Amino acid sequence: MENLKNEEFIHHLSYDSVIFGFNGKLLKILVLEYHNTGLFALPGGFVKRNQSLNEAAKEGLTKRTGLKNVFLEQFYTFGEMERYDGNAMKHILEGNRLDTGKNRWMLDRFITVAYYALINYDKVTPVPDELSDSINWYAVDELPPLMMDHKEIVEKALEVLRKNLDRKIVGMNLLPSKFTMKHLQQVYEAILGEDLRRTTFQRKMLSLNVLDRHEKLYQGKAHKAPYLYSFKQ
Amino acid sequence: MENLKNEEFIHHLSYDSVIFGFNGKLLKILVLEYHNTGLFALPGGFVKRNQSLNEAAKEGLTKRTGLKNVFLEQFYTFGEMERYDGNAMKHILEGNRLDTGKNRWMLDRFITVAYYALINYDKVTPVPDELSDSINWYAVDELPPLMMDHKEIVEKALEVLRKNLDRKIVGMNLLPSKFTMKHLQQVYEAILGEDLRRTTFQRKMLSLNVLDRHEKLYQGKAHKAPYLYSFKQ
DNA sequence: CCAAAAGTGTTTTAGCTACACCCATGA
DNA sequence: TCATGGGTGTAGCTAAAACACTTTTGG
Repeated sequence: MENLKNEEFIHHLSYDSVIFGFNGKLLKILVLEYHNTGLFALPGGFVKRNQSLNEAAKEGLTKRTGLKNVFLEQFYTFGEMERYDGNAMKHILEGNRLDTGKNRWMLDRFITVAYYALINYDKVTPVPDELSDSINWYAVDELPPLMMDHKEIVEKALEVLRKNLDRKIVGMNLLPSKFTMKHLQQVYEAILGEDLRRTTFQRKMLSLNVLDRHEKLYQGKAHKAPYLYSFKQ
Repeated sequence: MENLKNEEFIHHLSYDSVIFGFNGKLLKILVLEYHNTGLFALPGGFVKRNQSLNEAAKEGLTKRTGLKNVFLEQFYTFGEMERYDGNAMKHILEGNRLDTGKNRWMLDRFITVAYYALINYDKVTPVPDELSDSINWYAVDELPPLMMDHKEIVEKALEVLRKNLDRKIVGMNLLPSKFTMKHLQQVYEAILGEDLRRTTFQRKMLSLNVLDRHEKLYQGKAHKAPYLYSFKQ
């Protein structure tokens, strides 16, 4: 636990990440479970004194997923007094048999900068952090009870993601490099939580002129094989 | 300067506000000039240990403008290492004859949560803070050289404001309670930095069904008198 | 009665939806 | 050849844009 030394981090400030993945059916996020506590939380961490905020979040994401150069964006900074729960953190430290004296700064109030990431579900083997014994994918509408205000953070992340859907090419990060139109539509439907019209969706996507069409995907099914697409450049 | 006591504030964390106003022609923001330094900066401040982040920003806005209940929204948290400039802050403290020993925490690196506000230009008598000898309106495209990364913060604020223009009823906060369609259009044009079509704009605004029409405004000019409008409820 | 600005009716255009039809595929 | 899912043409609808015309005002 030497990397949690008092001096190394900026106090009172943390980051938390809502890491989205798509398993082909459901939109999921990564959730940690802390040792011996039954507490679930978003993956997060602290900012080193000589490290930029965005770098810290990026580094944290890489540690948990092994992925680099993925879509990661800040979306809100949570700083309410109500989010402070010293007992929860004490519980976590004790569950890890850490000295609550030396690590007192971790029991203080924290303001947290929240990020969301979009990653390729299949390319990831999630790695728990030092304080946790597991990290797992959970469908966004079947989350375990999350500690402090983490549920609220997830909800805000979803809201921002939905709001940005029409501006950003979101599928790029959640899908493998080649995918069918149906896959792409499923991602959109999972994010929006509603069904979309097949023909309308296809035409809208094609009209954006951001997709390259490739060979067809033969699935061994008794129907027309769909084209594979990828995002341009 | 007792309200800058070491113990009272969370270290390494600040907020800065881009406070927009509209003088009838130009989109402007409030800029501070620090005592004896020639340094210009956005109005900002620190977060008390027992105060929520949003409350701190709201309180700071009220202090500088006297206004309560105005539109104020967080839009990004700036945490790059490059934004840290201990010399600038030292310069400011010295310009105010403050002990750089006791106030050493203010020379540290800061991560700042940026807000933007929309206020009614005519209802404000801006008040400088303790470290500044003036606070003034500057047109967004005629800003003085701002310290550290404050120019970048203003640019991001403008970007966010433009992106949100179609979703929020922005004019509500920047105009007096009654205004003509032309005034409203001028606000939009000032924010977007481009001209809009008169007829299209009028119809779009009316179709939103958020305006009440009132009496006409006689300006003593040789042309048809425009209606005055206000935002509903 | 003129010029300028404001308001609105009408036409044109573009995008979306619904529906249909055809195509490709493997059983 | 049948059932199934995929791709696209077309007709209809709606909202936005472009254009033009009328109205109001003070000189």
